[in-house]
Amino acid sequence: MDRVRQRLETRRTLVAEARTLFARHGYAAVSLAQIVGAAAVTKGALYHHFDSKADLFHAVVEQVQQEVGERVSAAADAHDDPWEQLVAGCRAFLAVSRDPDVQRIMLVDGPAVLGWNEWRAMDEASSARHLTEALVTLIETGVIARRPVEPLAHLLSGAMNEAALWLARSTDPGDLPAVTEELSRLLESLRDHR
Amino acid sequence: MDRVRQRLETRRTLVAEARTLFARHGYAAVSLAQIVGAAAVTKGALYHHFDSKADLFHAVVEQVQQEVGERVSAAADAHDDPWEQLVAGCRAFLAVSRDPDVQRIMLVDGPAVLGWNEWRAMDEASSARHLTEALVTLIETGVIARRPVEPLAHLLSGAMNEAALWLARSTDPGDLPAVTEELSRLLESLRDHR
DNA sequence: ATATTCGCATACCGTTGGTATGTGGAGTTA
DNA sequence: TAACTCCACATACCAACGGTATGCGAATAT
Repeated sequence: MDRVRQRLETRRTLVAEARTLFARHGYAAVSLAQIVGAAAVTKGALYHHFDSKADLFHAVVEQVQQEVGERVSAAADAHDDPWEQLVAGCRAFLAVSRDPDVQRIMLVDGPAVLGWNEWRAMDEASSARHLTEALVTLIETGVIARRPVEPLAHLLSGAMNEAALWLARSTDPGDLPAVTEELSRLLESLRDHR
Repeated sequence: MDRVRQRLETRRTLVAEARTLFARHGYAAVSLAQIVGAAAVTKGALYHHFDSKADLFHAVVEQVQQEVGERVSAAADAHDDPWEQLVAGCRAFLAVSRDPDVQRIMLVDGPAVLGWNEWRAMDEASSARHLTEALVTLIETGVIARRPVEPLAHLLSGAMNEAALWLARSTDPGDLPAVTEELSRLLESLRDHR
């Protein structure tokens, strides 16, 4: 078979199998033997593609975050009004973050394994960036009052991350609309009521 | 020496040394050999007091969270007005959470090592409980509008956790007041303006 | 047709968390 | 106070883990 195609295929399989295992059992509880077993290759193949177990995990996180970012921006782009884009993006984030893969990999293990600095940089590059951009647009169009964007973006981002984790454990189906409602109120409070 | 006193002393030393090492290098990067070396005991002693490395970490997290909880409630108790208690408690949390020990142990490694469910339960029992109680009081006294407390508490708790982590990396000394300001605005928006 | 590359397999190593067992001295009993 | 008990801890050991060094065979280049 074509070598370059084979190479990509092996890497793709490793990332995919690692993702399901990491999501199901957590980073620390998954051994490289399990991963290469599920991918039907050997450790030699793994270390040919990745520098370490953490490096493989990095690739998995990158994939998950990219998916989340795409979903969020897709939901936002479905609207024209900047304000509705923000609200839709936030709700889309809450919805997609209920996926167990996203939960464990991106929100729980991510910061601990990769370190908070690197995790934050990756998050910024994918999903959190949309939040910042939306806030900037809203300020420039005068919808919300001019204020420092970064602190606000971090507060909102953290709020949604925690809410997503809580929602995943929640048994009450009314919790999702309740969180959405409260989040909407918080966002609403940002509007410039002059 | 008294046996029961010796026992407590050994345990205390183990937790203290583990705490500094976990805070400095992170849970995964610290070996039991390092911990028992710093505590001047052997692994036999460690496993006499704790079931596993994660169990020792659990004890460390418990200690850190208890300290945070005490600081937060102390700051809140310095005020009489329930509203000022909430604001003071939140600001105290942001202040105490800038400690690197708190950062790495409680916010980054905690959820990953202990699992999010257990971590959330511990957090609820220590610091987050104060937030929930404060919100309930404010609702009952009519200061803020009646609404579901739990979703709101999680949103605010997550916002502050993320803000604390960001502040610790921030170089701009103006970021702390900026975050405090934005947080205050969000809290202010909860007030019942009827 | 031969040489070279490279994607991956095989074999191996040091360290790790965890366990089973030994031991010495404080605490109790006669 | 001598003998016995108990327990806090030390010692010795293990399987499994992440990581590395090397070998090999098929696809590509010459």
